[in-house]
Amino acid sequence: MSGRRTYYLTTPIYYVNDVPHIGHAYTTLACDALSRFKRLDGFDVHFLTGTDEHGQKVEKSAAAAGMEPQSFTDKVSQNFRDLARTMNYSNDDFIRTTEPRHIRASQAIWNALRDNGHIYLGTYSGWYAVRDEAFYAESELVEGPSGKKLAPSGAEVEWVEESSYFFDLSQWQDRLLAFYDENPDFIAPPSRRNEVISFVRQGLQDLSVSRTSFTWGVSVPDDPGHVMYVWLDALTNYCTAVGYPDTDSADFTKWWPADLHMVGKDIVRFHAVYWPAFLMGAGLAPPRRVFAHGWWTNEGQKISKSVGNIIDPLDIVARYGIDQVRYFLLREVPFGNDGDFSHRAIVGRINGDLANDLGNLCQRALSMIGRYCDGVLPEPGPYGAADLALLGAADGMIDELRHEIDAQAFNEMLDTIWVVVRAANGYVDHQAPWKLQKEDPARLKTVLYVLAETIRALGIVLQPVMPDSASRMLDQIALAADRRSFAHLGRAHALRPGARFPAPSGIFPRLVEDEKPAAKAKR
RNA sequence: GGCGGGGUAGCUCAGCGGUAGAGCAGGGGAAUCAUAAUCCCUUGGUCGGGGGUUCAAAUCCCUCCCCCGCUACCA
Repeated sequence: MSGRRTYYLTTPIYYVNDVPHIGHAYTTLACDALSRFKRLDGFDVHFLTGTDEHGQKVEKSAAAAGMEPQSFTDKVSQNFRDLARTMNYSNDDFIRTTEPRHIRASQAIWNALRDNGHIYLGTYSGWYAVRDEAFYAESELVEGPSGKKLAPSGAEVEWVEESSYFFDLSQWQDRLLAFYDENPDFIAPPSRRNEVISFVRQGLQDLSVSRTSFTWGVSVPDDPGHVMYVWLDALTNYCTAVGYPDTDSADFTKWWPADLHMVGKDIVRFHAVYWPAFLMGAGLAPPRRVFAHGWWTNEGQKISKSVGNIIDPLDIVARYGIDQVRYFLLREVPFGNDGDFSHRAIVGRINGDLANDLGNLCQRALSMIGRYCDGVLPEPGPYGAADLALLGAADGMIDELRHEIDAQAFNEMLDTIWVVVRAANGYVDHQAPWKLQKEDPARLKTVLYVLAETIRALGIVLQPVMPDSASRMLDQIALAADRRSFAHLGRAHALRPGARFPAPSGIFPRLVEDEKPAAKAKR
């Protein structure tokens, strides 16, 4: 309401042991588009991503590579920073859980939880699979070929008994349920919310939050034989990055609680159950919202390491183009649902939506301004119904887009924009500027001006999803860099007639497949 | 098993009490400014099956069938 509006959003921190894949790219992309949207809409945004670098698996991988864990993570976390550059992410910070600021914050949150009586020392025992970094129930185990017990994943398990600190999660059931009840938008989409609530209703067990079986982690304060359990450490990054434990600091008071934690559907529980409990236990406010998106399949097949069909974001960006990939991922599937990445589908989007609809719209309109007006934006005459309808649609998109972005409905957002793209193409056909050029030069000017204005609106609202391409669109109508925010949408900031446009060039090329022999022969 | 989500045009999905919709794909036409792009018209569905409530149901209730998710400490 008053003063600046802020928006703090986060991706999960990615486990450095992983090679970046489309899932990582997707989560961060969604945050990036959201961040760019909010910035353009006048918000002060803090967009955080980073890497999770602790745990037994990292410790072992480092040892296997003959490296110290720290230098190992220095190396592999670079993969994720490279991904951020390739995907054109605009994150404001990149946090690593091995940074001193994070060690400090993690220990502080531990102390807060302990001081508030939520942590106690006990014993944890169970079947543990090192490879999975997970405990399994007896009932889940299967007999391996050599008589060894195996986890459902096939990993070998061993019986482990260790001293462990526990978080009193069992005490939080009612408070969590009340919290969900009071904050109906806390978990999205609704199907995930239902899952979480039913999970909590089943009753909660205390949570083991420390380990003694490895050392690569944050030491438990006053008991250095223990390291903090990976999730407590990891989740805390969201607070670390905004200044915790300095809760009175300008940063912390400005950004906390986070507006949105974007996560994959596999880790909702940690974010929607444990994390709010940890925070409330430490005397901190829970985040406002957790959105769990779906997963991608590859040409209809489930993606898995063993099948070897992992999609490398770098590959598809090299093949299709960065903005094409960004557009496809956000446009193709209702955000929250699973989606299928197929060559056929992305080519359809690239050629149908981008090249034919949007790219061609720009090209035809701008080349007419070039040809009929010597590249100078003409002065419009009085507007008629068709002009007002198109301008109204272009100027009016933003209200709808705001609702859609706040619901993380990226696909609907793009659909809303495309309604205007199609309307603009229809306007061109109906107005037939090529006829006006001969019959009604005054009217021609108005029509071309209206089209330039429509392109301006489209370019502005497309910046969050396709930053480079949208920027090129706006360059082609000579729009100054400081006139590209959402505040500039509408008649008040309309283009000034007389502006000289550069010669247009295609922004969204068609992706031409190799011609089939039959098609060749036909020609 | 329990809880939840879903089964609507060839495909992907929206609609969730008032005469079946969008995009793509298919068919026909117009136009020629443009990336052979665009625009207009159009084929196509007994809204998973059955029963019920209602003046009226894709939309509410019951039941059955099928698909998916969750059912604890794995990024």
